Amino acid sequence: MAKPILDKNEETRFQLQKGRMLRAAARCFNEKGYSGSSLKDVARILGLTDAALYYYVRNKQELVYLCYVRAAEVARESLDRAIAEGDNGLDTVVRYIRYHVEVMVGERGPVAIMSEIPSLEPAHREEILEVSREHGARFESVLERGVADGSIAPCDIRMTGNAIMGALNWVPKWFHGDAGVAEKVVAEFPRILSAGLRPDR
Amino acid sequence: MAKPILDKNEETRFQLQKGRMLRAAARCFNEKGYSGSSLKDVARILGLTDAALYYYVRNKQELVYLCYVRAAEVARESLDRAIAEGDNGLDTVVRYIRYHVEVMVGERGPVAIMSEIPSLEPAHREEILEVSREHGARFESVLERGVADGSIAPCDIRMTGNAIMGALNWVPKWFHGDAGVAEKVVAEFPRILSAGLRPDR
DNA sequence: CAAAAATTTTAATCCAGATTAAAATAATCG
DNA sequence: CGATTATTTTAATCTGGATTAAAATTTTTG
Repeated sequence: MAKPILDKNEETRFQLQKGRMLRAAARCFNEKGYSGSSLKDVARILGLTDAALYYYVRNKQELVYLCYVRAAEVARESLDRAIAEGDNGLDTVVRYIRYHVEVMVGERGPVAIMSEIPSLEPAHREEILEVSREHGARFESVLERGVADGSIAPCDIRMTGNAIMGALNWVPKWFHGDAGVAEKVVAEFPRILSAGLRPDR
Repeated sequence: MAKPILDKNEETRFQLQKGRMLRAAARCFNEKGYSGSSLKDVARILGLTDAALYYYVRNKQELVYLCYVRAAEVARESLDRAIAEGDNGLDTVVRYIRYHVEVMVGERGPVAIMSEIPSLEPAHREEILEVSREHGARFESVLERGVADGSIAPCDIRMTGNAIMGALNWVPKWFHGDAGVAEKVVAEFPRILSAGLRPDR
């Protein structure tokens, strides 16, 4: 057993609690909406007082912002992994869908739905929008690769991307932690959402 | 002055203005989020003062509620029409997708994304949830019909429904009135979202 | 263990935006 | 036309939840 020399490297209490807070906030925002979620609601989940959250975050907007940063990271990592492991365009798409869904319904979830980007403060808003744009562009380039390598039938890249992303982005809207449902969505979504891409018919 | 008073046309000035208000509100809520949209924002679009809105609506929650009622009507009518005209399950699904998208990107749009259901007052919330549930169930029964009549390959009905509805529900998130885009989404979405359902392969 | 640092709570304040009442204007009607 | 009704504005108030400062508590450190 390698002795954990990583004392300094392990997650600090602060980081842990902050992570918990972000997950609680994402859950609240997804289930009750942004305006419907008071900081007290978020704090209650953690067994804390609303004022305690200000130790971790400057204000409510920053809390939303950080939720969105997490959501963007999750999406990006899934796409990274899919691109690294995918054999061709279609395979990469299927993997991305699976990885992304897996994360959303799994341990690291819930992931916040980005419905309140415009109420972020300008700098944060621009950052999130830029990251989203980039993610969309990367996904579209995977679709293009698929068309180029013949694994995906020619199609309107933009619309196809919008359709797939929309279905994915909506998942947190109806998924609320049921393990049986989690299994199903991971099993079904990749096929359902990619079936329309196949050139063979 | 002597404006044509079309008594036969049931639509009163009041109803017209209220309709305009609901479309303005839907646009605001979709683009700026619920909390990001003040009544002043909505009123400005109409060239009115925020207080004027209270002539049409009891409060902000009721404004959201009415937006959602409109959204639900649009969805229901599209499905009604698809069911009436569809030859079989798959054809009905394709039609529903087309009709629903047509309406969302067309004249009657924008349609509000239902992200704030939980902050409605209880009676309204229950009503909207019930209507949504029913719509989902109706759509799923169309899918089931398709499986029964052989036009749709056997699949997980619930997940398939979630995927298609998610992609549809997300449309107002990225569609902001561009006519060229409107054409594309109407042309592409029905195929993209239904291709995965076909049994032949 | 005591002292310092980290975390949380208590108890206020603050404030943007919702809401309201009364007054003003515009439309319609007899 | 004037009178009545419909619509909008002006000018306030109201309010719930965000925010803050200081105090209390818990955790860490040496």
